[in-house]
Amino acid sequence: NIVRMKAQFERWGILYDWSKELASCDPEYYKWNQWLFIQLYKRGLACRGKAPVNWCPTDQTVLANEQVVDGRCERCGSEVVQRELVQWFLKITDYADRLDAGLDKLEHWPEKVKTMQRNWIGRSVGADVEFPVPSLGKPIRVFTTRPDTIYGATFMVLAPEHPDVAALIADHPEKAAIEQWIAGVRNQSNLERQEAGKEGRFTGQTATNPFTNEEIPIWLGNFVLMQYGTGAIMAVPGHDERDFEFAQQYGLDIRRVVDGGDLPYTDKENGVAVHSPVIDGLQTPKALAKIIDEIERRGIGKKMVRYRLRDWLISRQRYWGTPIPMLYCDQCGIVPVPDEQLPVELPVDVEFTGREGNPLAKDERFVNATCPQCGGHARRETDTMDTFVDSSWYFLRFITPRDSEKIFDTPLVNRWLPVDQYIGGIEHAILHLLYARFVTRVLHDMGLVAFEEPFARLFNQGMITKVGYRDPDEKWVPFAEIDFDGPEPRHKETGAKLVPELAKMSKSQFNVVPPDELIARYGADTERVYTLFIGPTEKDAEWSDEGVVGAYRFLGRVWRQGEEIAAGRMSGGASGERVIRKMHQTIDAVSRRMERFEFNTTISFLMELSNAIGDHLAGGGDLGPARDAYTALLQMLHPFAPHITEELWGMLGHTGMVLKSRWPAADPALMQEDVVTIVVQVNGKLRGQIEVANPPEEKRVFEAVDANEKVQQWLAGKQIVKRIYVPGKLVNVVVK
RNA sequence: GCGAAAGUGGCGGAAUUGGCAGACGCGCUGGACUUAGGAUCCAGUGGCCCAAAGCCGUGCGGGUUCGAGUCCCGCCUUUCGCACCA
Repeated sequence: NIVRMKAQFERWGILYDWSKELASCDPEYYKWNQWLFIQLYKRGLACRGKAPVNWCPTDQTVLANEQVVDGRCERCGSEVVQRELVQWFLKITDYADRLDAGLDKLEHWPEKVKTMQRNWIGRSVGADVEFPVPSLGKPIRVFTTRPDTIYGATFMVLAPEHPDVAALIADHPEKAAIEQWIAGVRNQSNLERQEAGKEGRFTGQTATNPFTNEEIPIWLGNFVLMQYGTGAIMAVPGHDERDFEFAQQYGLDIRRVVDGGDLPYTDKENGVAVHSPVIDGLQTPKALAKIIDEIERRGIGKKMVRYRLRDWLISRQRYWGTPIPMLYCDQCGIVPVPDEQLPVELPVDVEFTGREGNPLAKDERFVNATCPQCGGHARRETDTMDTFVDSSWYFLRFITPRDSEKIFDTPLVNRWLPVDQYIGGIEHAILHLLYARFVTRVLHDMGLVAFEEPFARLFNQGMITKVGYRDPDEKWVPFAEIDFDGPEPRHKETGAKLVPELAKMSKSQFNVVPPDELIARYGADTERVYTLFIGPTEKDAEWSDEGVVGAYRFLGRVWRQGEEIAAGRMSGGASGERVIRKMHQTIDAVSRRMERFEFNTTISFLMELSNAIGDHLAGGGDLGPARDAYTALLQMLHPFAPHITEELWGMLGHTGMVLKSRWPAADPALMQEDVVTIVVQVNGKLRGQIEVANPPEEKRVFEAVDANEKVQQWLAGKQIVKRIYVPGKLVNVVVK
């Protein structure tokens, strides 16, 4: 893949400093993934925990989410089960607050990406509160962002997985039925849970609302998640839509205690708003801060900030990837591989059966090791790392990719980084960019980098898409099998109606435009120019085969102009003021737009300059100015069409390379037009144009307006209320 | 459901702070050069109208303004993100 991609880049004329190349699958690189992992482990940021994986019982293997289709194994069709495995996590949650706060300082990142990260981190401020449970002899702790509504907490709901559930239902007469229900909920995926709607069971026990001192029922509910907060909630159906829905379903008390903002809820069955009076007196609503104070004073809870973010599960059981450098010693327990034994190399000769679990785990040579502490027998960890670990710090390695002594060179990294401009697709908005920000902060805390944010500026480019066709089963159909002759595309054999859909180019969707064919037909420069001309860089764009010829014609025209100028046909005709003015205007516009990645309009300005040069030459104009303007054109066009511009550069007799020439500078004085056209409006409608010498003086402009017959016709018999002059642009005469 | 972005010719798209809507390109129409044209060059191309004059025109309905694609209010549609996170 690397060889093929590099060949493609070369054909496109893309310039990289290949001396800095690295490959994250190379032990020379992933040795430092392992070193980094051990550093995290030593700092308590890598730890083991249970997490469910998708498990195919037939193939005996872990599946990625993408390989689970409708709850079944993509390959063999068996039902996929959730299995709990002990796996490695990186404690990104320890950095949740800093990762959230840091977003505010990233002023050159797209708002959209920052919002996505904020939502992902999901910071919520609230309070933990304990509700005494007499039958348990201890309280149950809940998290709420609305402690001010605690007077309206009329029941409590626990996640079915909550650790206190067993004790609560121990004496329940229908214990078995409840346990069966819990097992059913546990086996559901999050999606299935949601589709099932809200469901619950009453435990038969009560808790005490610490503010009303009422006994409130404790329920189990499928909508309460064990992974968030404490896995238990105080339900305030008067102010929370989910609690309301649950309360209605099971006939529980609904009480409103705070005015404003919250509801009204609509009774779904009757379609009427539920009116529940705000209760005052004893249950006086209190401001959030006051309630939290009181909770803390009474010692039943405290202010709490919680995050939606979970720890980063990096274990993979699929062989490929960086081996996690840990040993399990029969005597000493978990022991990291010593630095001098790194890298732990991934064996390349393991047997692949495509089933029965991780091939690494069955490779005895890999698994068996010696404990570095006691010298006894140890087994290697056979999980490998998520590849996002590779990409969480690679940008630091580009400076010294061959260094075998250390992960990177701190002084050099501090000089060159953070990355000035990062470019990538929006698909990395959350995972990659969040992991890289996390790892950079850890390295900062280790004193290895001076900065906390790895990427100063971020730009999300769009994708080139192309239409593909799907049949009624949503399967993509190759173009060769489509009949386009009728009013709508149909499958040649089955006759099925096909639905067009724009998608990222992909072999599986049969909508790829092979770059090699295009390059063979039009050249790499044409493809580059067209790809950037097609639309704004940050937006997705639809590839159009017809559109390519526009770029091809443009470059052809530039080429012929070069030939004509190089041939040196002297004429000494029309002066070149006009083309020189256009040149300076173009340099100015292009220089600004390139900075802002506005390549589509940049190219349109270059096309205009080329057209101006063409007009000048066709009019028998003086060759000198044409040559100057053309030279600037080559320099500005070079980033887009490097191959032909270098060729033309030489053809014109310039020495060296365009690439190394100095970017042209615009002279503001020479950009000025001699005569400016000023638009004349009457009551805001365009009624005429006047030409005035530049710079346009207000007095002259109004004189010209008065002298303009066409405009005067519109003013005849009218009373002029006022005249507005926008310098150099327009006059608006307001009449009655 | 919540949040964000966007809606401009037949198509991709232009339009610094409110100031000539449709730059540039594709396509289309006509012409030139050609044995030929799917090469190249020239001209035209938002709609109504034979044409001119004129009128209309940036998703829909209001508003602010001398002037609105651009600002404000209310809708509609599309795309993307999140989706029981207490």
